[in-house]
Amino acid sequence: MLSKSSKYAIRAVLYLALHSSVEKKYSPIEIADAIDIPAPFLAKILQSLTKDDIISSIRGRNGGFYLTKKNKKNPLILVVNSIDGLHKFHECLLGLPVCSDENPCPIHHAVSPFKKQLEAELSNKSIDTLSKEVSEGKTHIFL
Amino acid sequence: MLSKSSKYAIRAVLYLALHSSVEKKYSPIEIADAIDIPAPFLAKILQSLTKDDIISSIRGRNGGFYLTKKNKKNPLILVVNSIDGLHKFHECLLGLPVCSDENPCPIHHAVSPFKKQLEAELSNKSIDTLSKEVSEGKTHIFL
DNA sequence: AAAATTTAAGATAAAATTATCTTCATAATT
DNA sequence: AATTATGAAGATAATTTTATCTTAAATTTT
Repeated sequence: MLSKSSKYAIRAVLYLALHSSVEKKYSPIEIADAIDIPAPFLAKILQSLTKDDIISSIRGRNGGFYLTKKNKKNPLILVVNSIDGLHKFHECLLGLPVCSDENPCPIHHAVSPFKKQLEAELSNKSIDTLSKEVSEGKTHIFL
Repeated sequence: MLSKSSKYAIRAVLYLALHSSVEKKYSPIEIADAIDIPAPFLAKILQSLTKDDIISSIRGRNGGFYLTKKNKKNPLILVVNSIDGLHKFHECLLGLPVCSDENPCPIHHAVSPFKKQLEAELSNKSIDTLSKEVSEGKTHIFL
C-alpha cells in the first residue's frame, strides 16, 4: 500500500518533529541511525520532502534537516502525498481500474471504509500531534 | 499491501469459480483475455496455485484449469496465503518490526481493525460465496 | 580567503517484482 | 503410433523500486 520511501519518510519526519528545531538540525546519517534505515536512501527522501516544503533544511557547515513550527502543523498525509501521491489511498486493492461504491470489487466494502478512515486520520492529525503521541510513549517509530 | 500476483490470482480464481467446471476448463490465455492481465504471467500464477491444490488442472489435449466443488469451498484467503503469505496481513504499515496493540506505531490503531476485518472477510467467505456475489452483479472482477 | 562540513543533484548499481520465452511432459484424438 | 493441444518447469528479460556513489553548491568557521 505504502512504498518503503513513504514509510521511511513518515518515520523520519516524526523523528525530526520529536527532536529537531532551528537550533538543532540533523544529518541523514543521524536520523537513519536512530530509526534504522539506509542513510543514503533517506538522504534522497529528505531532499524530496524539502523541495515540497514539508521539512526544512540548511546546507553548509552546521546545516542539516529540521522542522519549523509551521512544518509541524502540517497533516502527516502531506508526506505520503509528496512521496507516493494520494492515489495510493484511492486505488482498488485488487488493482481494478474501476472500483467504487457503485461498482465494487469483491472486497471493496471490506476495504473502502478503512482506506477512508486511514486517509482521514492522516489528514486530520498534524505531524505535531502524532509526534507528541510518540513522545508520550503511546506510540513508537523505532522499536 | 497485496502483490500484483495475488491480485491477479484472486481475480483469476473468481473467474474460474464463475465459469469453470470439470467439463469446462480454461487456458491461461482465455482467463487472461477475460480479465485483462498478462497471460504468461498468469500461467505461472495458476501453476503455483495448482501445486498448492487451490485450483485444479489437467494437462494434455482438452486440458486446462478449473475449480472442483471442493476447491470452491475454500476461503479466498488461501489464494493470498499461497502467493504472498499471510504475513502480508500482519505487517506494520510503516514497516516497523515491532507493532502491536501493546507497542503500536503511530498509525496502528487506524490500521489494525482494517487488517483484521479484511483477513476475517477473506477467511470466512468462500471462493464460491464471493463468486456468487459477482454472478449476481453485486461485485465485479473485470470492469 | 581557505578549509571544513553539510545539503543538492545527478549518475549508477543492486534487488525485487513483474513479465516472457523455450523446452519438456502429458493426455486425447486420429 | 503419430499428431496435436495443453500444463509444468526452468531460463531469461524487462521494469520498478530500493539503495549507493560521486561531484557540485552552499554556509560557517578559522
